[in-house]
Amino acid sequence: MSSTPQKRAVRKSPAERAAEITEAAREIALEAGLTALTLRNVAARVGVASGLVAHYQPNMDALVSSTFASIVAAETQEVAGLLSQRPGPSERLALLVDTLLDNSRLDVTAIWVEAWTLGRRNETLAASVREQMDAWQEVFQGVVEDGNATGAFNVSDAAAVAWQILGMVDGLNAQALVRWDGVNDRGTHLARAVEGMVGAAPGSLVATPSA
Amino acid sequence: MSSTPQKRAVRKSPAERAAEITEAAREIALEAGLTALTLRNVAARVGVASGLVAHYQPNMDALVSSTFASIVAAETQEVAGLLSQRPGPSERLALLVDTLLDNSRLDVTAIWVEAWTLGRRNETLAASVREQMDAWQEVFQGVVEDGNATGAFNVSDAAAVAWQILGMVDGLNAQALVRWDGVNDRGTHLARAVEGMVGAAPGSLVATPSA
DNA sequence: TCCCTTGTTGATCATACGATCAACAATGCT
DNA sequence: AGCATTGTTGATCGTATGATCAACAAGGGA
Repeated sequence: MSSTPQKRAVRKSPAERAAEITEAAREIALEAGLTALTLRNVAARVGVASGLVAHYQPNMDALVSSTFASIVAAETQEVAGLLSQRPGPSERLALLVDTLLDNSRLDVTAIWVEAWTLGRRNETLAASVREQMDAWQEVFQGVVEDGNATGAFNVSDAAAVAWQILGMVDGLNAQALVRWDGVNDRGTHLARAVEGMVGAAPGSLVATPSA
Repeated sequence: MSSTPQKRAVRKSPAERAAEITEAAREIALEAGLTALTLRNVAARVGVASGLVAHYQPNMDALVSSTFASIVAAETQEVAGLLSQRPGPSERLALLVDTLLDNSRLDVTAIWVEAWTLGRRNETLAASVREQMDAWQEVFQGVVEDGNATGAFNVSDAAAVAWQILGMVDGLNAQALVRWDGVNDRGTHLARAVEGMVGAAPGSLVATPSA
């Protein structure tokens, strides 16, 4: 019956241990939120004394901030990767909207929402949040500008419209966090809204089934 | 030099004291967020011992929840009141969108965002959040349905579209909380997006200057 | 005036947090 | 084998939280 006798943790290289800690932090954040990132919580998951976590991090604010950045940046890059496989701006924007509303990333959404609030008392995190929002906005702006060049869209201020679409997506996802029922065809409705904003032909942003 | 000598608080009727406490909670929440609603914090603002606050509340989760509901419901009713003064659905929807994006209610937005996260660990609050979201959705749905009847809009699922607009507004407000710069004409862009969703004539939702 | 009702106090408990650091022990070099 | 390096421990401090409750005192009724 040696459940978790807590022997002494095996000695590891700093790089390896640091990786374990950041990975544990990532898992905890996705499961229970950034608020659950405490010294003792992370230490317990790694199987290590709390002091060791503190040893590898300047302070907890930094770990919260870097964990947020890590999780969110991974998502951005993943979706951006999917985008590049699509032929034109309309298809890309349709995929973007559709993918971000498929509810498969609610854990990440929860972290976004939490970060917006936590950033109020954690300046390091606030900086990360702004940085990651900029990254997302760039993705949207790129697609909008492509559409402008192609003639598929007609937008005078691509940057502003990109911010706008991002905000809408965030809001709808945050909503799904609390109220996931009662709303059907979110993708279709949002597509119609975005069509209105970018001046695309009605129906041109309805997600194509495949290919 | 009697800064705050903390004499004994004057004896008041339960109703009066309870009102003081909820009012203090309201002020604290608007200034520093729901997280700042602690026994000692509220007690200090009222000028009373911490135990008294506890005496008037079953627990802090309840105070947080009722404070959230109070603040948010007041906003809903205020805006709904403005709405009723407008002649038609288009004007009402335009006012709604414009008013909610005027950045004069960022403190309330901050509370919304915080509640979305806090509801994860405060079931009472979570229930309040759902309730207040429903209230907002009803306001939007009413306007959309009016527009459908008038012929100004053309929406098959008014409830879904109402949720959608609400989500967009929330998202854009949350965004303004973190990044208020770089985005111009939010109202105009959103109006265009909403026109697309409700099938209104382009430009029909641009906020009219006055009257 | 006495005294009982009741609003109020504030010390106290249990818990949780971040941070610190002297002591410990595993590892690899000489 | 001996030893210095360094990864690791865990007790400890200061702070903060919600909750509890015996003791206190203000006010009004008798």
